[in-house]
Amino acid sequence: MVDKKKDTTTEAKILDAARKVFIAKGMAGARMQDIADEAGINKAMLHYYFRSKDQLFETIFKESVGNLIPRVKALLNADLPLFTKIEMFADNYISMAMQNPYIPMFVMNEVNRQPQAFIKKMFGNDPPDLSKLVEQIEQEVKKKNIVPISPVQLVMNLMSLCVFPFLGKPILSMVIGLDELQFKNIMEQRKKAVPEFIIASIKK
Amino acid sequence: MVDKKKDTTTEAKILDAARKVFIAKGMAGARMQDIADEAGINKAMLHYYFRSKDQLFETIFKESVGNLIPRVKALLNADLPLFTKIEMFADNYISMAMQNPYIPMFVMNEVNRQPQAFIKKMFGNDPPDLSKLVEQIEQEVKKKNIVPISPVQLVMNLMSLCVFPFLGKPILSMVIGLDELQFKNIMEQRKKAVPEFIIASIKK
DNA sequence: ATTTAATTTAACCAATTGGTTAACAAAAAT
DNA sequence: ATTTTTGTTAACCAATTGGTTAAATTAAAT
Repeated sequence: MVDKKKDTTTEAKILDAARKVFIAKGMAGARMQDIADEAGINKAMLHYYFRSKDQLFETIFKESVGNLIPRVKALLNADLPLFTKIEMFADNYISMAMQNPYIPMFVMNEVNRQPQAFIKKMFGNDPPDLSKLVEQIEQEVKKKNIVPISPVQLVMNLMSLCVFPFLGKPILSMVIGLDELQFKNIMEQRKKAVPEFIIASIKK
Repeated sequence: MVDKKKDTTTEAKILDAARKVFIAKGMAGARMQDIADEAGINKAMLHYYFRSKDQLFETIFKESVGNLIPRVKALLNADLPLFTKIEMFADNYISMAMQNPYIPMFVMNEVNRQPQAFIKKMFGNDPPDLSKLVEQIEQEVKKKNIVPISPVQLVMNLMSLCVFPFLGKPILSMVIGLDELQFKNIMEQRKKAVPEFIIASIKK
């Protein structure tokens, strides 16, 4: 253990607390005092380390999405077969979301709140480029490896099948009647089930 | 025209404004003053007609979901072929969401906020019962009309494919690059495309 | 016409919220 | 050792928020 104290730093405590509160309650619902309490420190420290609520929020937000973006971008333009990309996206995304099940809702929510600001914060200068993937899909259609399908619909389907279960978890758990463990198992299955489902639908 | 003035009633103006503001900003983000301004009336009227913010919110919330619930319940237990149910669900849900594209996010969001209270508000005494649909799916599997698939996964897939595009609209519009009209067209296509996609995947 | 009830308003209130400040303590640098 | 910087706190502040009230206006009932 090189540096055991690192994650009990005041700054780290603030970030942990802020992550928890912001993700649970969103930007508008979160209170600076809640975060301070959760971190077990004085509220003034929040402003000492991060100037304002906005800035603290932005830190958490970037952190939440920041991990995923580069991986998605890499995958999009990777030189891999279409089916492999589908399999990898599902596995990657679902694995990530299982570790942080509330991030998808948190992100989706804040993107909805201010779609403008989001683009900048998230992607900075270069937004993800789907053109290569789209072309790849069109190629597969042309080669008659898959049925004719609009690339947009296919991408939408893939994202839907991977992301929605985490957004709708409370509703799904309720309607279908799942406890925490069952949900986890279903999601574990889904890493394989989603690509299989998609491929079964489009493969010729 | 029996009663032309009905929708310019103060109460109606409040409801219209509240719907707009709550759906746009969520419970925590919405301000009573915003709603009053939007309705062009004095803030005190909000409390005169609806005792509190909570109560006004609940009115809007119930109204937002209330329309859908009975239709879903009816469909679940209807005496119709599985494929027909899938087709009808997709068409019904997507049509509804196209008319009120922000409701799905609004509802999902508030369900996440307090899943407990939601059940009561939403379903009252009798929550939706999936058992008939589940049995139906199992039957189709047994009869080898469809490939072996977990009913839970299938239901999750159907909901994902219908609901997610509206939750992720800003992200999708951004990533894929869609304007309002294109999005609308894609969703219109989807009423048929989703059932086709599912059925192609599971039909034997 | 006059009383009564329903609506609407402006002014006000207490509580909460994000944020600041000045004093104080602990480390680091000298 | 002592100055200086960094970290921390309690008290405070102005603005905002949901909510109230008493007076004024309008509509309904008598």
